[in-house]
Amino acid sequence: MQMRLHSELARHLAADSELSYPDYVVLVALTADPEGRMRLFELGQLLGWEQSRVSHHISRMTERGLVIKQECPSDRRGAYVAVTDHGWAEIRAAAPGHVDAVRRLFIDRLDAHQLDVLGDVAETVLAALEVERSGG
Amino acid sequence: MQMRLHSELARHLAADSELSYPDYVVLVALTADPEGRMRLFELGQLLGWEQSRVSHHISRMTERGLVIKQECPSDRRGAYVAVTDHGWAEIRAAAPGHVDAVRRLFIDRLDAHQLDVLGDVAETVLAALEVERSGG
DNA sequence: GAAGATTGAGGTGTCAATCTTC
DNA sequence: GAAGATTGACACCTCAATCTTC
Repeated sequence: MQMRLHSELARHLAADSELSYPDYVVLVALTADPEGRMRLFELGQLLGWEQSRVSHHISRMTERGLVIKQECPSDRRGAYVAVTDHGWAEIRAAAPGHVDAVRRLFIDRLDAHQLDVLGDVAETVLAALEVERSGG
Repeated sequence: MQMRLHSELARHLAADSELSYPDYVVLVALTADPEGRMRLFELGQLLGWEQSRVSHHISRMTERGLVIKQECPSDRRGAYVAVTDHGWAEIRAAAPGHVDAVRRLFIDRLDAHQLDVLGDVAETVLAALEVERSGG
């Protein structure tokens, strides 16, 4: 189910914009930030992505003009990623349709109790994964 | 949650065998078949994979000696995929640890009611996806 | 023309190695 | 040495085009 829902949502995104699903979540994270920009490692932590994944993906998005990298004065190792005007335009084009599709295909199909149980399940399993990784 | 669980299960697979997650599901499907082989398009339907994905992946698995392609006498367009001895050895090495991890990280963490709700949710959302795709 | 399968190109994700700065 | 980031190689997935056989 998760796989098919995911493909369908990606299909809608592609129809409304030039964004892939990973592009979309990056732009949502950045545009939600008060400054509209973020360190690369912060973005990675927020999305649960590996360092190199973040780096590769931001490189591709930079080439397409969706985001731009900026130097970080306080830590010369690091860099900021900021949304460009083009990035804003794309996310504004994509967001309504995406939110709509999520409601139509997922949230609106479920009742309050089901959503509640889903939340608990996610919490429980994530906790189990934490234990596993920290050498449980 | 789904993403992190998936990565963790892939990690366990890699530790116990030389199989990726896609390799694993292919071998499970093939070894579950009474004949131990299947037409490519049947495998695709069973796994919900696109044609070219099946073709590409079976090519890679063939190169690594996990499966082998056989001609189909009754339909000269088509081909069978069959598990090799090496494929059997790998799946036997991987399966117990994988089943264990799924229980430890997922099934055993949830109670009967939660599993029940998950089943209903999956059914409901898949039905909504069906409607969407068939032009709802 | 439709169905089963292959191919090539291009985006995506992971791993290991590397580089610079802290 | 550790942290932030990059790179290159390779596996994976999708799309569109193609080929053969039905």
